[in-house]
Amino acid sequence: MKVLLVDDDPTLRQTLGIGLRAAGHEVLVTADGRSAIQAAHEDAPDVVVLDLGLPDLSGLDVLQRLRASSTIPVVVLSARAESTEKVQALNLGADDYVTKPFGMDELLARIRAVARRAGSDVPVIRAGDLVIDLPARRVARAGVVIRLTPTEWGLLDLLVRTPGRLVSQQDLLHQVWGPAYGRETHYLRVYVAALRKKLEHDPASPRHLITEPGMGYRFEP
Amino acid sequence: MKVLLVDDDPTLRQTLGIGLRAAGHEVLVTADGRSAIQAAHEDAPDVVVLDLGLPDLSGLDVLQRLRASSTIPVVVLSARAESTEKVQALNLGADDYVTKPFGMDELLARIRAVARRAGSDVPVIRAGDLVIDLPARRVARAGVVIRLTPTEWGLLDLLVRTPGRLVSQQDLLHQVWGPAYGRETHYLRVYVAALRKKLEHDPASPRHLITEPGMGYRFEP
DNA sequence: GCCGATCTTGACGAGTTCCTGACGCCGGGA
DNA sequence: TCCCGGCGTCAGGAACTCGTCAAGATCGGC
Repeated sequence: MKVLLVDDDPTLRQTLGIGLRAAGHEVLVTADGRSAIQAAHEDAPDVVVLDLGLPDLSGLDVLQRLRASSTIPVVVLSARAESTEKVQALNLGADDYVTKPFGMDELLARIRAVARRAGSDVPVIRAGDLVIDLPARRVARAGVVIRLTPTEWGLLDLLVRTPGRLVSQQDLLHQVWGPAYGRETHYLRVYVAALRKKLEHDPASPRHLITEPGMGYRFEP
Repeated sequence: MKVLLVDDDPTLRQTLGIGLRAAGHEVLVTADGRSAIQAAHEDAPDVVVLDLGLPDLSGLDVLQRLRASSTIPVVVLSARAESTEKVQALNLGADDYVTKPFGMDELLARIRAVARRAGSDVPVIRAGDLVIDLPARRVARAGVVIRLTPTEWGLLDLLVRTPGRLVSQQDLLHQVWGPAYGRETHYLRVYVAALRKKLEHDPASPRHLITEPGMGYRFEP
């Protein structure tokens, strides 16, 4: 597994690097946030191990920027056990949070757990000539990337996560628009229409985004 | 899996929510008992995680009301390890009881266990060449998907949930059309006929949707 | 503060679903 | 034999749902 290690402390960098390699991982190392973000994009690691408290950007900043453009699993290291920082980190999308001091065993276990979860999803769905990459938030039809608005994504995401299964109108409204919405089925009609226009060959007779009258919608692979 | 999280502590709500989402669950959150009960009905979660000690209703009350109308698995969280409360909760129908402080891993494991137990109930029913997938809202006969209207679904759903057992006309009317309906047995005749037409080989001599004259109907697998 | 993209809202036609009444069949009892 | 209650069937019209288009409101970036 390819691990990107981001830490400004040379000693720790070395220690962790050795431990990770000993466990059979391929290790990339950077010492600051800027190069970390760059490396995360260019080298496509499987996991990022991120130490908070870097020289140029705060670790939380790095995390935020990472999350803005990718869903690579991130394990955060920190010297503080404070709950606020921990919650902040998890809020920004960290997948796990490890407090120093920690044993190499623990870190390895967390990395394994986090990577397993990320891999076990259903990252890319193929349906006909559609390719839907949920983590990357990309859809392509016949190789051409299609732009979706945030709401369109919310809807498609929800439907695609349970292929072939009906999702009720209420569920869709609650999840995409919020718990206060439950009767505004009009929204669904408008946005399903928009999705069909972008994704279906013949929006008038859809093959993937199927209506179940009176009940909801389903995504058919 | 869809998890309904009921907790009045915002911090805990956030932390648990993140943990649950990280584990791949879809998370619905409510902060009080009233909305919890509502959400449990409207959103049909797979599991409810219920913290005792809510502002408006006691957690045990919520549990009781939930159980009055549904069999959704419930995992109870509590700060107390007292045996009496634990026994009370389990008596009221809680499926598991977790004492604070607990690890995310533990909670996830319990949720999984509880949902597995409940899920082994009636996910997909096979009867002859019929395949009825209740959660996905799909029926197929001899491999061909059959479209049902919402009312037809309501009826079939109810009958199929207790295979081989008689369901009275009143029960059917109450559950599908509402508590105000009880004498309109005509509806049943029309819709049972429609179901037979779609599901039975020979609608005139049904093998699955059986009439019990004067009593009700029965689904025979 | 402006401009473009996105989201909301309204109106209407087409199609489906639901309700309702009428009728026929069957078996049991008078 | 006739009557009667319960069930199955059919068909028409009312009511609802969905898809569509377009115009206004709102949001966000520059």
